[in-house]
Order: sequence, then structure tokens, then C-alpha cells
Amino acid sequence: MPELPEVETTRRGIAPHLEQQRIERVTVRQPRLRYPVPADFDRLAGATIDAVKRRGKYLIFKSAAGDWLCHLGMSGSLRLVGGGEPLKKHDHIDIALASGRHLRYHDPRRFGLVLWAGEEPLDHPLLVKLGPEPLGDAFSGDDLYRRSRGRKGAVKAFLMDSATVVGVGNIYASESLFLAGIHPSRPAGRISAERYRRLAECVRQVLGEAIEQGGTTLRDFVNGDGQPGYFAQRLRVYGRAGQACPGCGEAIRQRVIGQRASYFCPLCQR
DNA sequence: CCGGACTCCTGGGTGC
DNA sequence: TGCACCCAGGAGTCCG
Repeated sequence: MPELPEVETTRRGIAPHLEQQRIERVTVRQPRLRYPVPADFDRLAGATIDAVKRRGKYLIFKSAAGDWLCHLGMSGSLRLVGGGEPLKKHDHIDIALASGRHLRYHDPRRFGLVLWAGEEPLDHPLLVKLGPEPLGDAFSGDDLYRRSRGRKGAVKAFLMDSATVVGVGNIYASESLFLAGIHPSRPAGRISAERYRRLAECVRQVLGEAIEQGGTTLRDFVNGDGQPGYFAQRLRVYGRAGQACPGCGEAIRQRVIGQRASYFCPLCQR
């Protein structure tokens, strides 16, 4: 489910309610996520949350009792609920705060994770090899061009590789390539620097707009308050096979590229 | 190094 | 109503 805009939306929603809050209690009902939830995760009780950061699609929670990571996988969500809010199926973890509210982790498919981050979170094995932040200064078309030389795989798979750039998942890869006029199947190594500069700008634009709209809710994404995002209605091609291309009116095509459904306009994208 | 296949898991939608 | 089947927003791991 969540790509960078959804994770950032979640972070912005929950951070103000967590920072400087004391943790009263930690309840792990289902420890079997992508990796087991640490058996000593409840040692957070009594600690104060200092900050909530993000790197790619990972959330990083800072506390004196230890920093921890959370990834939402395909179907995860984190929201703040009242302490008396009834539990739903797949509400796996509750972190009860001094405010009386609970930070509640929900994840039907359990592809997400909650792990200790170690001394330096950015050096954690899951984070250390991540590429640049798409909304940061290190991300550029020239960087994409350099990294793509010699690569024969489809540009869409290249763009979704977290070593290339973080946070661009299946929805926003399709959307960015459409805006940039690049066919998703084109070999990454056969795209000019000029076109990569355009693509980088389109990635920034799409992710920026999606964050402004509170993310994309296809089925079940909810923000920190349990509300859906509104970017789904702004999607130009994703999920719109057979509908008219917003640029030229041609029918949007769907094709599997790199094991993932991909959407594009066969005329506007080359 | 690269690229593709496979894997974890549950649930929604569809078609019979 | 039941059931089989396909598909889903991620990404680590393994293998050639």
C-alpha cells in the first residue's frame, strides 16, 4: 500500500501527537511480521518519544530507550486512537501514551516490520543501501542517468529499485513515467540525460502533489487519524486501463513489467 | 553486478 | 451462498 507520500502523510499526522510523549505501555498481540517484533520491545515503557523521522518508506522513532524502525509493507497503517477504541482484526501492536491515546499498528498482510534501529538508524542494514530521497538535493536527473548506464532492464523497475531512489512504488512509478513521456518498458540504459532530468522533475512533482493530497487510498490506506488520502482521483494512468489518456485520448494500456502491473499511454510515452 | 523468480500473508473482487 | 482463482500499494533473498 504505502509508498513515500503515504508514509510521509502518516508521519506528519502522528508526529505532533507522539513527540515529547511518554510511553506508558507496549502491547504486542501479533509478533509475526516480516521479521519478528523484538521480544524486548516493551522496554520502551517509561521512555519518551523524542522525534519521528522518515527515510524512504521507513519511519524512524527516536527515544532514549532505543530508536526503532517501522515499515508499513503493503497493507500496514499507523494511527492514533483513543485508549478505549475497540480492537479490529489485525491490530497487532499498541503503544499507549501518557495522553491516553494509543499509537496502533494494523497490518492484515503482515509484510511490514517493527525493529530496533540500532545505534545509528541510517546505518541499519535495511537502510544503509538506500538511494537518495526523491524530494532531497541528492536526487537529480544526472544521478539517474549515471546510475542507469549499462542497465538493460525496464526503466520502471529501475525507478522502483530502492537503490536508485527511495519511495517510488508501483503507483508513482507509472504516474511519473507518464508525466515524463517515457515508456515504462524502455531499457533504463537507453534513455538520455535530458530525459532523465525531466523524469526526476516529474517524480518530485508527482510525489509532492500526492503528499499535498494526503496520499493515495486505493482500498485501505488511512492516515494517522484514520482518514483516507485524496490523490487517487488525481491519478492519470494508474488503474485506468481502457480509459482515455488525459493527454491525447488514446486508451490507457496495462502490461506486466517486472512482475508488476504497469499503466501507460502507448502514444504519449516512448 | 544485473535481472528475474520466488517468498512472506490476508482479503477483496470476479466468475461460475 | 459457496468456492476457486486472480490480484494487490513492498522488498529481501536466492539463483543463474
